[in-house]
Amino acid sequence: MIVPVSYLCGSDNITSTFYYMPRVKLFDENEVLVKAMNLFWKQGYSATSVQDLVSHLGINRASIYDTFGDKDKLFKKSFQLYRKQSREGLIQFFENKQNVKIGFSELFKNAIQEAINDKERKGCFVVNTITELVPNDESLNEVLEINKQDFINIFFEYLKKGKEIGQLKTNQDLKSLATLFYTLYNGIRVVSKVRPNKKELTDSIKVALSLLF
Amino acid sequence: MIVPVSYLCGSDNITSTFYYMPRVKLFDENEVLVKAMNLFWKQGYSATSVQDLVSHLGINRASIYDTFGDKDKLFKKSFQLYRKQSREGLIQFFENKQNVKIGFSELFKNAIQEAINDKERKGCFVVNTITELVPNDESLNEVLEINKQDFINIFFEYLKKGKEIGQLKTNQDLKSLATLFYTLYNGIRVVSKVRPNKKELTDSIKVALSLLF
DNA sequence: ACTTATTTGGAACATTCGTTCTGTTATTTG
DNA sequence: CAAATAACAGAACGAATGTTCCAAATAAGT
Repeated sequence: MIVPVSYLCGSDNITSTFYYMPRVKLFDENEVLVKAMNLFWKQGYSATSVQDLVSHLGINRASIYDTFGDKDKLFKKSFQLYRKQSREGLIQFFENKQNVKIGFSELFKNAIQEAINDKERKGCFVVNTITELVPNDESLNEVLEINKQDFINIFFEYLKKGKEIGQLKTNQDLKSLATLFYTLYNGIRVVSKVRPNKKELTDSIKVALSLLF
Repeated sequence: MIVPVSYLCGSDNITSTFYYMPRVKLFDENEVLVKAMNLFWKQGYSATSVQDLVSHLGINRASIYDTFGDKDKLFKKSFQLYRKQSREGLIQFFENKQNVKIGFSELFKNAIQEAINDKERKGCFVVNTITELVPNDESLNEVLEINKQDFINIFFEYLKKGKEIGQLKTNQDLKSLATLFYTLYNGIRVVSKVRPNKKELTDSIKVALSLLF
């Protein structure tokens, strides 16, 4: 960062500016944020102490406060990053699928497989945050509501597009179907935290997907 | 509680017993446990301090420790009570319904209406506990797995009975359907914590219920 | 009245909490 | 070199954490 240094030149009251180059940041702020995100994701807000953060982020206690403010701000920034990543990930995910039915099928399968692979059993950061922090913080509530509508909308647009290009023939209301799939997706994130059974879960989502034809 | 007081009578080494009646408990242990359950349910484990419990349970700090052990034991006892209540509540709920489809329809509607009525936005204690405490505690994990299987089984038996008496004609695998409904039920508990929209949710479960015919 | 034991309020304990502060070290440009 | 400041280690803060302890008050039966 270039820091302008201004000073008064004698009695002329003229401001001149020249530049010093202070020490550059030794850590990547975004890398640190990713680490914070993973810790909050795994442990939740309350169960993550500042000492935990100091131990895991790899930067100094003071640097955390200098860079991110306080614990609350760091949490919200971490949460925002997660939302951004999962939102963009979802859109890209759908784009690469042959048709709507495969899209949703793979989405659910993916969630199940992720739960099985995840030895830390972190689940979904959004779900964890909803169940832990609603309704403590009104500003967070708003973010969560926006997030919900956002995802339901992505589901809805995907279904609508699928129907328009003839991949989908169902007469179900697509908005309701989107909400249903979003609700089911959240349910998978919860249920699959506890000893996920791949066959059991996969078979059950097949039943749900029979709604698409 | 009757306390037997034994003492040795002279050199005969004969044990005689008579009774003193100590002060009886002034508070109803179960009433206090219900209060603890509601507090843990609302705030979660980490965010509930012993001071919170002292303030809300109406009994002394020392009495909490004397009666329930420590915070961890009190939480688990509270959680057990919730499980018992919700399990028995569900069975009774299903028994009073005309047929399977109405049973599940009312169950989902009930969950939505509860979320809307609940100004504290407590959600579901089981869901909250899963997302907060998995995988910290292995013994809790076992309880949660048992709880899951238990509820899926209740759903399954209800569906099976419904099919046997001709209320249900679907050819879907009933075990998968039970798992799907359990997953969806958990999803509703999460989604409906954030500004629940009655029409949106009700319409979406109607789509799910179209699987029953 | 005496005995027994529960319940009480409140003090006390060592730890940990989130946060702030104080130096010291390190790095880059003028 | 000097100037500037990011990043550091670590102490320090008061408040809160979970837990234990103690003396006093209370209630019921002998």
